[in-house]
Amino acid sequence: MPRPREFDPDTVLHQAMLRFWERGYRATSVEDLVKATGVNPGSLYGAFPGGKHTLFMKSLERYTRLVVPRQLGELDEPGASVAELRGYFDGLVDGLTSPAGRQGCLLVNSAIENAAEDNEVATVVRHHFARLEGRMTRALATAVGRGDVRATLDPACAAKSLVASALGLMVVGKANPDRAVLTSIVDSAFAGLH
Amino acid sequence: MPRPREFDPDTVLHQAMLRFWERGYRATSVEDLVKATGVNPGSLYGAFPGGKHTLFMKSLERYTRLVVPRQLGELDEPGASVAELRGYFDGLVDGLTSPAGRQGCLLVNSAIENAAEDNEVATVVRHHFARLEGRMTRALATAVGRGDVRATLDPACAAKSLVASALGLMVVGKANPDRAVLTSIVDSAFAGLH
DNA sequence: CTTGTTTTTGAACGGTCGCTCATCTACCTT
DNA sequence: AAGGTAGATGAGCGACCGTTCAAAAACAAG
Repeated sequence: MPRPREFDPDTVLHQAMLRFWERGYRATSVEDLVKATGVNPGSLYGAFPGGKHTLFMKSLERYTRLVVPRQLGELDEPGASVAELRGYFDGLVDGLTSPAGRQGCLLVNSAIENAAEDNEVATVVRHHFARLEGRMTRALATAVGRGDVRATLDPACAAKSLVASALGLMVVGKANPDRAVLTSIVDSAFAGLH
Repeated sequence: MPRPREFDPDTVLHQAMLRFWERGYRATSVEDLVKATGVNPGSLYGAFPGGKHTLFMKSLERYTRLVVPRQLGELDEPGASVAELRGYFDGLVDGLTSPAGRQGCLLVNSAIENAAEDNEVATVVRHHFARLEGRMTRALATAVGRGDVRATLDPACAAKSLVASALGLMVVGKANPDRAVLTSIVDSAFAGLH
């Protein structure tokens, strides 16, 4: 009966996510989203009731589902050890220093911009940080078992510290996207593991 | 000859700084500043040519001159060691978990919100991070000399790691202002020093 | 007191914000 | 082919944005 939708909501959402990632929530206007997606305001609000805020929350969700696993890479797999952990950090540095990746991490950006005044955002961000800590803890436990790090290392404790380092890395990267600087931070964070 | 100014520009700037600190640059409107300072737009632009952006840059400067030294506390003094370093981190946790301090750190917030698209901001932020690293390096060198930490510790290396941890701490604090969580992060960051 | 200089005042500017809705259009069903 | 339904369109809503400016006011100098 009805007229079918002419655009793919997933594609539209993806474009919106890229915009929020690059510029932040407040700095991204609905007009920006309209231009980026090629979908008129009316259709946008038809497909995403709740408007800009809904689009943003769905962008966060899409980010955790699509981008985060790619960032985690092999660290997401059960057998991961220090090498995969280091690979994750090196990936962050690559991202922050590449022209296309200066936007940093959408979840870190949102933690700073929105979490204090938007509980929904804070919840998503907390889950992400917990997930990250979980993966790191597992990798470090594997590493201790394999002798890849010193035997006295407490995986849970070191993971907490490394999560903080990763987040700090993305803060520094925003102001100073210099490979040497960022790499030396990663090296320093890993120095304590041996 | 001229009519004297009826308000103290420093007081006005301080109020503006508090607003930017609490809500960020974009989320703070000129009308907010007018209400917070009790100074009309015309007078505000008269005293601070360049308007909102000038007020923001001067707020950053005031923050580094007034708030940062208070945060650093004894860490700013030449004789500081691990105790003072730990004191700095404990102060951060106190701030992030107190109702009045959930705004985090203005410089970290600005790094995320503005540094990528505003080189002036990026420069101020970089200077702050460098200053922080310098103080930490000095304290750790003192600590190594005194035997307060393990003798094999590289002060410069550990300082880089701790700066990242401090910044990460403020990111986590925005989404999760929970004392137990934040303290465990600080404990973990310090575990590597012994 | 008069004059000259600067500040204060707040209305108002053009622009942009997020969002809505009347209208038109295209499709599916019968 | 006709009718019914839902999407597409984009002008335009009221609110707010950062900023300006003409007028009024307050002081210092003469």
